[in-house]
Amino acid sequence: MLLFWHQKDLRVEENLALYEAWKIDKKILPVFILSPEEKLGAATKWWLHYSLEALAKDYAKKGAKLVIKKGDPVLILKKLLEKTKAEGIYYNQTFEKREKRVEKAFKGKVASFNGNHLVGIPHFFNKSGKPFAVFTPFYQALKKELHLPKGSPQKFGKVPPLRSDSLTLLPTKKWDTEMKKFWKPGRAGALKRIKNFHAGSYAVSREKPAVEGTSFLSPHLHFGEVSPAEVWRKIKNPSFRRQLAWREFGAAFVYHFPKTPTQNWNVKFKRFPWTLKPSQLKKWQQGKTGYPLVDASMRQLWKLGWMHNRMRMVVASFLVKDLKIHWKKGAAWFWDTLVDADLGNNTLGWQWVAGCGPDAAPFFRIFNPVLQGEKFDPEGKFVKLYCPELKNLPKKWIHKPWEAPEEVLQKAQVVLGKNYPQPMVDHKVAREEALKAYKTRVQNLR
DNA sequence: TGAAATGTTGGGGCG
DNA sequence: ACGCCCCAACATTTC
Repeated sequence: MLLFWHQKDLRVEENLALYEAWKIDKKILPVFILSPEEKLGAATKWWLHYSLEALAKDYAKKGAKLVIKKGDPVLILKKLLEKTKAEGIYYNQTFEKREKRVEKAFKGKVASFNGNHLVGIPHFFNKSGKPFAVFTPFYQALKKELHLPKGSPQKFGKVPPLRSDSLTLLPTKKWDTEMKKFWKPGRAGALKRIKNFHAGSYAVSREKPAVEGTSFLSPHLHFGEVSPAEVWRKIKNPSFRRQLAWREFGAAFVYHFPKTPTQNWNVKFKRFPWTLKPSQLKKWQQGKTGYPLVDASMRQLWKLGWMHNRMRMVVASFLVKDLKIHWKKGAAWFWDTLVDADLGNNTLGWQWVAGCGPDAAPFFRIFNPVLQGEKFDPEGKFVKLYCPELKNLPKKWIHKPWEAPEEVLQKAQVVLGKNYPQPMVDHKVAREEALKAYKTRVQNLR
């Protein structure tokens, strides 16, 4: 028999390493280990709970039983090897540190596979042998070296049952009502998302937060309920595939530059005068900035554990540039609240917006939350969904209630500063301050 | 995956 | 008819 170590590949089908193991030996003991070194956010914990539940069911259908343990993977795997007399350990690479320890501890008894990525992250370099720093050439190279494994195990052989630990991943406070309605963690939910995805309209509708035009696959991909290879095969839309490749770019980024989750990639940013403004950070987190598009987005995040991609850029730009709060604070909040919180994507995304990442948006690219609203939520539908106190405001003012005439506000029952906040900063002024800070503290630095 | 500031053009009103 | 002004629409540069 063989041990199969699950990490971020919570699927039975289309699981490369599992399929390879199954071809060698039908008797497999699948084990998921929650390692204490892994600092999971509250939302991802919630997801993990249900995803493991779904995985266990999928295994049961094929005659295997998932074992769930918590503790150091090396110790747990060692105990399991001794107990079961298994001949080896199979797993899919995530390229995280703990894997190196496992590899070392069980030399000659482990087999690992690249089942979670479209390219071999550690060895994927540009022509000068360096990690890619620009996305487009990265993408061109990726398309040439695509690794798209295929295949699923059928029935498993019988293995003596083992006890599982309980992980206590669910929240004690009940903040997951909306999340439960919106998401279905596990492979079945992921396949349903793929089925319902409209590839034809993606390029346009993905920009509109009031339209369900994105794939909603991010949490499913993060936990490996589907593999990027099968998603690549099933969804051929070029704009969408490009987005899949950003996930790879993010994975490569944190692999090759492991300090970037907390450090600027571009060292010039070390002198940027980030400010610590806990009360302002809190307003941003709670969706009380006074900019309806920002607030609606932050409330969507709180409600669903997820935020629309373009809105992530809008709220991030607001935090980093309008408020000049360090991107790390934003990344930490996303880490705790997103069901798809992923180290590569999160780190790359925040450094991209802040302007300090590879192939980042230039610092002077500052989103105007009013214009973004008028462009991508022209009817104000998205704003009204998450900021119901503004639901009677005409669309002309929905993204800038502070400019609405008094009688319009009165008629819509909006009292600024009472039931909806005044804008916490003047965007025009905040923008100029941010540009000045960049110019004096970063731009001219050698 | 931006927006503001600045520059250019061309049509219409009007003396 | 002509020159002048205004300004919207579009283009380019700058942040």
